[in-house]
Amino acid sequence: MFDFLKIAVEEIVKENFQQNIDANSIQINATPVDYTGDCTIVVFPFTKFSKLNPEATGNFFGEKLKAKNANIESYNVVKGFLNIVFSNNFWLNEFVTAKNNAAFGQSPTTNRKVMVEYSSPNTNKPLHLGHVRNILLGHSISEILKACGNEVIKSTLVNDRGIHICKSMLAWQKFGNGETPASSGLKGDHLVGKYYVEFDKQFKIENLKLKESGWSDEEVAKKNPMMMEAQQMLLDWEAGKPEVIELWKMMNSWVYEGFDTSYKMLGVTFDKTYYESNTYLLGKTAVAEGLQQGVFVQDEDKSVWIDLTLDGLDRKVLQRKDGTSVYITQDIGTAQLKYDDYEMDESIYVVGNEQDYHFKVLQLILKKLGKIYADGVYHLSYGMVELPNGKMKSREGTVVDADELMAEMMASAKSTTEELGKVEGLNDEEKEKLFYTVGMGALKYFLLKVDPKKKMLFNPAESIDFHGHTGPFIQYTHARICSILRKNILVRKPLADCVAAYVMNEAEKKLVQQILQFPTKILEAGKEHNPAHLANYAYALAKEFNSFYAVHSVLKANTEAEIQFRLHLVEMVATVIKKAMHLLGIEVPEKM
RNA sequence: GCCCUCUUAGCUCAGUGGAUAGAGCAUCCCCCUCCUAAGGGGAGGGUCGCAGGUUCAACUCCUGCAGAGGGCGCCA
Repeated sequence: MFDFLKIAVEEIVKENFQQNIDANSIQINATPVDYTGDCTIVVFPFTKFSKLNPEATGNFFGEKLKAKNANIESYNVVKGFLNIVFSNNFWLNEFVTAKNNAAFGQSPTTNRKVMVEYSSPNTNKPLHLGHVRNILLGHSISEILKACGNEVIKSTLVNDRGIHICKSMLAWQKFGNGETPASSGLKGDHLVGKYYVEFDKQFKIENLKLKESGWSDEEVAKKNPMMMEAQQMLLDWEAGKPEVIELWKMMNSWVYEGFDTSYKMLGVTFDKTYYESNTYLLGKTAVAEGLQQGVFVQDEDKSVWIDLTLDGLDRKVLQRKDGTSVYITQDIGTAQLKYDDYEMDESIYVVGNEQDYHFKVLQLILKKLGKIYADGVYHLSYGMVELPNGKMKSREGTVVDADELMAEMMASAKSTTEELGKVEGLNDEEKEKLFYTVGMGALKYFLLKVDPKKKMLFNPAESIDFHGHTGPFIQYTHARICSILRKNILVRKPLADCVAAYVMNEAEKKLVQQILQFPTKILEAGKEHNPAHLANYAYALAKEFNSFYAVHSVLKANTEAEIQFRLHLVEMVATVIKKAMHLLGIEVPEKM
């Protein structure tokens, strides 16, 4: 937001020292609280050509800047730091511009198209906490990129085929007794997940029996009848055997119904769904293309490879000797399909960091194939969600189930809200809506406030708090402001009238400054693909407001001018909080 | 063995190469006759893993070391 200062500094350097500097290299920060100033220019780098000491350099630039820009009221220099104070009117004008702009925060269109792929679940088990982090990140970054002026396509790639799917199908066939979501009351994805676990259980029992009957470990691993049945089922599926396809369709439809419920609860949607059952053969085209270009090589056993050792990576197989394609080859094909469908400028994959190497390889291969979209591939890599005793492991039953977690968050929101006596005057529907909003707000904020790149810890015992640096704290701030606006009895004056001769106090000015940072924060979050920047911003703004609120009354301010101005000010705080939280996929209540 | 990532207060996390490294939780103290106390104010708590280097300036960049995690399959 201080770009105009940077340009001014650039001009001063040019006019006085005949040097060209890059305006973007000029460092301007918010002035630390202990010093006087609205922003601070670091002048150390200018001493090179000013031939003056830092202090004198600061004064020189301060004087020149003040002469150039009427909005600068004063300046002071401490060591190599030039602190600038802007006039009251400057801030008021900025505030008016922001508040009158209904789309404040929204950048003009970039004419860029971005696809964000996220969630991308397997259809053999329900969603867990790791998926939740993925989904919230994907949704949030999509909204942020829209706000940055991009056209965004939200997509997901459903892993609906493969041996793991056959395992749950087989177990259901053997032990299910025709159980359906309708007959059991179980959510579809949980029902299918149950049989995936059942397969593993029975498989282990069978292995033990086989060992007891004298089979070697190797024989057991290779020839376990259940595993062989599952493998046969996969072959049958690929061959399109009707009864297998029918079973597959039925069980997948249960899972999708379950996922839809979870997605709805999470408040996320997709514009485009890709199914691996439709894309898994696309790799073959890619292989043919690569061979023709000489980028890939075929070994004597007919397997196809790419040698990336000169790029510091490995030799990688792309097609098995039996002619079937592997994971990465499917991804090459899918990347092409996505591009053919949308011709996007950037293609973001929200995928865990255990696949960092995979995406490095994928992008490199696409480059070697000469794909123009290769540079647009971006792996939004996020860290695992860990429990106090380490990673979540489905086999050890330590996964935190997404549906259960959401239900617990809402129950927790309910009991806390009731304890605080905040439900008075709400009907049942409003109450449920509030518990949902607060519970989900707490969960979402908890997962989005940390840098995606970093692994994070989730402690079920301590659960998620509603105090301090949390979603509900920010939601509460919004509700407080709404309460003020509801209780106001004055006829509101237009903002322009309110600022005409108004002089802000320090607390008001700080709030205005905080508000004005919003657009910059969105761009930063978009550029770095990091919603945490916005989460932390929303918290800083809410905190600033609460400090203000504790000391200054809005409705009982000393003069009507103060009341009128503050009404506009806090209204804007509420608006920005709401917008920022929306970009995180979090709703804010008007009462709580 | 090779490659990648991480290491900041008791715990969980912030911190575009710039001033005395910040929050929340937890602990202790204070603040509801006053717009919602899911709030505000204050106290204590730090060798920014360790050692070098680059720089006017390093938690931030580079190198080495240690610890933790992840990846190196004709699995996905």
